[in-house]
Amino acid sequence: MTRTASEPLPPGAATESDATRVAVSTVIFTLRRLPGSDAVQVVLPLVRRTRDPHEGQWALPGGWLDVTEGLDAAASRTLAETTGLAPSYLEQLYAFGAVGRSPTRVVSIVYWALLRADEITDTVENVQWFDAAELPRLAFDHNEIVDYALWRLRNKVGYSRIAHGLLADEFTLADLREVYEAVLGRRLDPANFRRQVENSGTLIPTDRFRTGSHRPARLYRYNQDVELADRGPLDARH
Amino acid sequence: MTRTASEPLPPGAATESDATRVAVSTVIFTLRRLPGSDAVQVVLPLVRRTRDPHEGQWALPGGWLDVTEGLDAAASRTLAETTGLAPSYLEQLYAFGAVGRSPTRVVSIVYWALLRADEITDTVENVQWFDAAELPRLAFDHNEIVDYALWRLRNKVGYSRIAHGLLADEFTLADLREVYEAVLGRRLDPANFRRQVENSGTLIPTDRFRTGSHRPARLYRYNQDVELADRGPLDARH
DNA sequence: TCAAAAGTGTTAATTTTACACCCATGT
DNA sequence: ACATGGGTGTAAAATTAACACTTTTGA
Repeated sequence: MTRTASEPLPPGAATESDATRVAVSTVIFTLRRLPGSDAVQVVLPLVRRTRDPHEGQWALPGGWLDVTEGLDAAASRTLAETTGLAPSYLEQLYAFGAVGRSPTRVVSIVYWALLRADEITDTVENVQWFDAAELPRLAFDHNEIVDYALWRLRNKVGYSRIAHGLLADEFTLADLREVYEAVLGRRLDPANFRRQVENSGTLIPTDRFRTGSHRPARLYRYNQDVELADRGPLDARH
Repeated sequence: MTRTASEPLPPGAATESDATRVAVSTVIFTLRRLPGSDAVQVVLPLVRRTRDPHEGQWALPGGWLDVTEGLDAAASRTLAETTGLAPSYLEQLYAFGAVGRSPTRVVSIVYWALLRADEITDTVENVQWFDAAELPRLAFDHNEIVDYALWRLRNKVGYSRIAHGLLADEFTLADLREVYEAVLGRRLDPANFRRQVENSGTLIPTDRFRTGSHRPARLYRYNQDVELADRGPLDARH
């Protein structure tokens, strides 16, 4: 495929020969309950690199941007190709473009995603899940990227109903509180949590209950009228 | 300059031939007091395009990413080259990469900047200041980009001390309140505003006063210990 | 001395936080 | 019957919001 340079070159412009390669990567978060314990932790899938640079190290799933697709589409495609996952929540995180972050010049558009409990499927070979709190040394600058994505997640959980992106359709208030506790890393008062979320108008109570342990807990659904969170400039916002 | 492709190509990778061109643009905000009135408005500089596509239309200042510079540096350089301005506050906004946003495939890393009153200098030919609330039809998708930047500014003014990025070193509480009022588009109670900002610990009172109108107003400075705002993943955050 | 902005005081309304206590179910 | 998590009630504490009032200057 040849490219025609029909867009003008401003002063100091680059020429066609030094165009930069654009990669797209995604930090995918989900929750996992530890088998023995009742603790829930934030986990994410990483892909083992099979070539240099950083062969053998773990890296974020991703790939190169294709000329025929938008950035969001590239993120969905590359994470599906490398992990087999299809998260329902996907949002752009940041563009990383320091000169020395890779042996060759690469600008990475990084996304972050949330996987609901029911969206967790078997992943491709070479993919492994890691506790977000205890990551090994990753390839490139991916440790800093994950740290930033975690910071965004913790931040956003405070002012949007993004936590719902980690739960199945129906859930109890304890399920939801557990998500907040895992993400924020601290316990929340069940009574106050209930009132806050009830007053927020984001939940619709069903007439179904989850039974099994002790007193049955009412199941809730999302209120589809309320947006999960602002996902960037593409939303209507006015 | 030739490039060696030493980074491996993941499954579905792009080849060197369809590398995407990367542009960097910046939305620069500052405040302007209307001569006759006491109203303050948010204004931004735009550059008239001298070539196709969109020749004659107004566009955000920007240019092509150079292989030898990081994204932040590219934003500083291109906005200086196209406008002559050097804002003190600069933060990445979003990466735009829809396929049809330009005749040729361009991924734009967009920054937004705040210009302090004392940083406003004479600008280059072809640059004109516009009221952010009444923009003409801009080139490419730049109208949506400015809308998003404005939303970010209004949002961020609520939870960070970013408003200081629009003021000179020393300022009165009325100056600061005026910034908030211009950005948020509504009046604030002077008494409550004073207390909130005093309790936030972000201001240091000087022993100087601004005289001239009525009762002299104390001048304040920034508390340099407190960060203006989180500017992205590059800050220390833990 | 008067208008106007600077700055202080006070109180009501709202939200947050802490925690006591009742309810319903499986074991 | 009882332990446990589900769910309600209540009140102190902190924050926000509204507005009356005093102070200090230039004109």
